[in-house]
Amino acid sequence: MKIENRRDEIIKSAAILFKERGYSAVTMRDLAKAMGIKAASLYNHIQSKQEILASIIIKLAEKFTTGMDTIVNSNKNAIEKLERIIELHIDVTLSNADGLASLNNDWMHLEEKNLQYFEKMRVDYEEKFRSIVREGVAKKEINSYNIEIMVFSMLSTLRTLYLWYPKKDEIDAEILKRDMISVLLKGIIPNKH
Amino acid sequence: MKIENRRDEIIKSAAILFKERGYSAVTMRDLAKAMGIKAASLYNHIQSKQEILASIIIKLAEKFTTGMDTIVNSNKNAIEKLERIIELHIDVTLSNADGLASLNNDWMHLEEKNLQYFEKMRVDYEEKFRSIVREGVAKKEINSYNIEIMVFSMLSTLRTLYLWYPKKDEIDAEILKRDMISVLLKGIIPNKH
DNA sequence: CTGCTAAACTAACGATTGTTAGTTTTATAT
DNA sequence: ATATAAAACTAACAATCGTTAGTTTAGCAG
Repeated sequence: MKIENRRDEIIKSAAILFKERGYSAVTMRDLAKAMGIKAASLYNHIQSKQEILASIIIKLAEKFTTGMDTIVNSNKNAIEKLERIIELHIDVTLSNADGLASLNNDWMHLEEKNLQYFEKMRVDYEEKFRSIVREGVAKKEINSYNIEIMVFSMLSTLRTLYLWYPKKDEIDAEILKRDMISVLLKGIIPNKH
Repeated sequence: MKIENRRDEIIKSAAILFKERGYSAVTMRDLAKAMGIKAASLYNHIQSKQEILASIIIKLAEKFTTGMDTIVNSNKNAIEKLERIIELHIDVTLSNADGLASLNNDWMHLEEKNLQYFEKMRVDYEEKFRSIVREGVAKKEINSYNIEIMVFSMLSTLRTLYLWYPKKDEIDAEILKRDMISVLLKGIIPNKH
């Protein structure tokens, strides 16, 4: 399947351009130029511009979904689960920072079917996140601040990791995980007096 | 200047569409339809699509810049300054949630001159934010985690407030401020044993 | 009622969009 | 050396883009 290699190169290249300018502002001629070929040649490998976007976003969304399911089904307390979620986001960000830009900013340009599929995954993901926090509050592992504020505070940071982490490659991945866990979680864990 | 009223309506309408689909995916005909007029009629009030984008973004960026300057020049310690920054973001979000989408996602579509102006404001804003955190660490008001991680963790949450706050209008603005300050800051403030 | 101006309209422009059709080049296996 | 298939090419399409020119309508001042 050598065809898959070239296809992957196109998708990788597209993800970079989509990150810089957004899906709608990137033309097939832009993408072709970045690959060193003509726009028409792209169609030997992909079926449409839309297919490229879907391939980028759906693959990543499924990674988050399966990652979250593993965490939900583990025998951990709420705080440990949140630590695993932080690690999940850092790992996915390190493996595909470019694609995450599309997932965050261009998901609304997915066509009907993939859009519905994506939106369901996103809603489910957020609800599982919310449930973990609720469970933690119920068991007094977590302060009883407004649930939405806690969830979206953490989620906002994790979702935009891709924006700034690549710039700061002096930060080791393990330090990132450790400090991120402290910064994101200590604010919601009850103080010991 | 009645012309300004209609112009403001167009910009307000554009901000909503830009938030939903992004600058590049919104056509002048889309915007006109939302206003109940024809595309050509828009040009009686604005000079170009680009001007609309610049008007949305620059105005907000300047609000953040002047807000930050006031905080920097105040006689407060680092934690109090961070609290003021959180309030600044919440206030701006409440007053113009739609425009913040453009500021966050479509700034790269600004033309040369406004792009440079915006980027300078953004870099300066981040540097002032960073300085406050650094000052707090030096005076032991703040834990010495990695500075970048603390800054961007807070900034990511504050910058994406516009995405979810409008959906949760059951949250009172004062509760939002209080809980947001707790969630964002307790994680970086040293524990008392 | 008349004249003026703001703000809408119709029609069209040149450029660019995603994509298709048909052809040529390149590389590999026999 | 020849056949085959992958992957590039040229050329062009119909649709849509931001914008302009010129015209008509609506509301208000005298």
